[in-house]
Amino acid sequence: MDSSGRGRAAVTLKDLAAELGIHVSTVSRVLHSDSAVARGAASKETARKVRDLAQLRGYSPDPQATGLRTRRTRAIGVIVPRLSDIVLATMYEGVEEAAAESNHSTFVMNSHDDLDEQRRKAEIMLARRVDGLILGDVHAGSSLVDDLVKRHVPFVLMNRRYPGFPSSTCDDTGGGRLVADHLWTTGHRSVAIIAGEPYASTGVDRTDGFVERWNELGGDVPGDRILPSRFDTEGGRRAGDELLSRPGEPPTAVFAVNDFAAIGAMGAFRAAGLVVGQDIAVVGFNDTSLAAQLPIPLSSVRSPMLEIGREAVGMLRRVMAGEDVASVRHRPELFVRESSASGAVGARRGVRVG
Amino acid sequence: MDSSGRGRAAVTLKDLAAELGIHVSTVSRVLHSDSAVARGAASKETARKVRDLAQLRGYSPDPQATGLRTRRTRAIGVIVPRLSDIVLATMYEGVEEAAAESNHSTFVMNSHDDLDEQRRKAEIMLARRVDGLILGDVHAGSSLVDDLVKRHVPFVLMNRRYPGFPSSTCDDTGGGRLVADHLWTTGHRSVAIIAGEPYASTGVDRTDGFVERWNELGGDVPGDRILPSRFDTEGGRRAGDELLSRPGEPPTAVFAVNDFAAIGAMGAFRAAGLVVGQDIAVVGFNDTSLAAQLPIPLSSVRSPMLEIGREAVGMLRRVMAGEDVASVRHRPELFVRESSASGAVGARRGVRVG
DNA sequence: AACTCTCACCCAAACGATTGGGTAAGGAGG
DNA sequence: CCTCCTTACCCAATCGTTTGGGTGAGAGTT
Repeated sequence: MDSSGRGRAAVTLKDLAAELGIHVSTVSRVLHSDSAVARGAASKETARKVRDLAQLRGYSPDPQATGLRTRRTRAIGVIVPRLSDIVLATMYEGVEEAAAESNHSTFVMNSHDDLDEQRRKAEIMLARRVDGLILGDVHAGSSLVDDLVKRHVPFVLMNRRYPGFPSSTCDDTGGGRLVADHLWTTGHRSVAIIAGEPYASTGVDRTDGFVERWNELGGDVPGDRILPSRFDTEGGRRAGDELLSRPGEPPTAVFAVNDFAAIGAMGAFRAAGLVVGQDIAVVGFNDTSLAAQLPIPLSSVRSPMLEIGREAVGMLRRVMAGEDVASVRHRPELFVRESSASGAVGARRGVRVG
Repeated sequence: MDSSGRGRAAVTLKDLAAELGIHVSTVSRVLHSDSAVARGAASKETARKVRDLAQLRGYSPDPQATGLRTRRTRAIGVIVPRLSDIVLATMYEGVEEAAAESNHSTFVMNSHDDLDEQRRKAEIMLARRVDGLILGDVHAGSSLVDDLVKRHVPFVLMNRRYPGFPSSTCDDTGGGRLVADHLWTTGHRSVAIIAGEPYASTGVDRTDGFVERWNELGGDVPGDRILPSRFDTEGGRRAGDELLSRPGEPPTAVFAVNDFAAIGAMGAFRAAGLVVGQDIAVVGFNDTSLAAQLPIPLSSVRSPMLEIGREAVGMLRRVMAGEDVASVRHRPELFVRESSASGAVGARRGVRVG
């Protein structure tokens, strides 16, 4: 692993000090040399010897001891709805990367979008004495954030936003608007939205953005064409089935606020004999790696998930440093693919574009 | 959060002791009451008062201090190729659950299946003084495991196995055999395997199991019909394209050792005008939540991912306790869906079943 | 020659919990 | 009355680092 063959126990400052015949505090200060603590710690010569020996013996400071003394762990806690959701997992990859760069470690836990579990997991993290928290699962109206503020716990939000607290998210409203523009210009006038869970700002904002823009363009999205749903394929499937089961013509285009819901909806449509991309357009959100590779490639709004995760860490570091930080909304980008390829639907149903 | 409104600093044993007018060691022993350390620590009456006060003040032991003294962190490190792979993410959910139940916390890191990164991440975990390691990304022939043994680091493998070391995996060979049986009995005789990365036992074992059983049944899988691939949709797509680009008839059935690769392959087949489930059968592996919900539902071998993760924790705990533990291979189960619905291919190409 | 600086270190007290070893008071047994 | 055992505690060292505050030797200043 490293040059040293340390057998059982880790080497300590004391070991190094003893071997060099100097005091442990001197060793400590030398190995801190970057910070101001290193004042007049030691002569150049001694410093070199200390560093060489530390290297040779494979010294690495004991984080328990350091933490005990300094009251900080260099650990940050991350709570997400579920890591098996590729979106959150990808954001977490960004978090891990950025945290590692600033020498922090991360604990992740799944809350399964359950309010009790969120609190429980936060409590566990705090018992672990993390320096700060990144919440990827905040619910609209949750009181957890207020409690954290009262307890002076540094934290930031990720993925979902919550007015009044710093968050690193996608510009979901903007993303919804992109989809509205796309579907409108390709000739659609009858649309539906698979809107996700009402407690998640992601789904709500994407829906609002779409509706807002759609109205600006002169369109209308009837209330019953906005279907709440779970964020997984199952949820999309159900919403898709529900849409088709209604009397009257189904919409010519469907915007699902999440790729997985979109895939589920595609399944429902196909089962009903509709060809996605021809009989009905489908657009998803997040542009997960799957979207482009599906048998019928899925149009999707790409959200910079890795960047959102990285930014969350940067923001948290500033919060921990006592700064005031503003929320960041990352710019989304629409990728049009076969599932909503232009014109097809309009042509079949007689609505031609521009 | 909890009953107490602790403002800034956490309450310590010393605080409790001072408030009750007894010695901190007495408090410590009382709060340990389960273990033998609690000997004749205190009278029933005192013990009750201690526990009540601890509860009231929201005492929670400082893990740094405890760790410093006891030399154990109750933290375990988990290294996976990437959490954005739903398979590993799900296993990690099992790990987190089981770890929480035994009062352990987990650090996860992504190694991106890179040998250097594996070592680096392991090193970071050890610097954090984790009590043990769960490796979900072991490579065939990697020397990392040997080094860990030399350094007396307790660890177990998950997801992938490595002969000679305890692992919690799916019975991948058995899973491959299930697929062979299924495709053979539905009349296929010309098959191909999208085999995954050669350094991962998962892909290798699934392939070997398939070939082994196929041969037993009297079939033959030509070497050039076994295509290595990445484990993602992209990898499956490429392998699918490659298969179709070859001269001669394509196979009537394809076994991809991973659902994502299977989805990629389905994309390739569809792009070439083949209807999956009619012109060509596809079977995946892992039965991720996506498989059943795809527009063309994918046949897949379900591996008990959560259970594999939970088991890994159980095994690690035993390893940490100094026991010898044997590897566990969890039983897989085949779910047949439209992508390889029986008969269709055989009928079209004139090979009837039974 | 008396002084003030640096320099290059050392000292020791924390941080919070654990744990082997006291010990004083009270009761039982002989 | 003396000894021994419980009971119910207390004492103090220890884990590995950090960090405010010495200190003694030599150089430089006046």
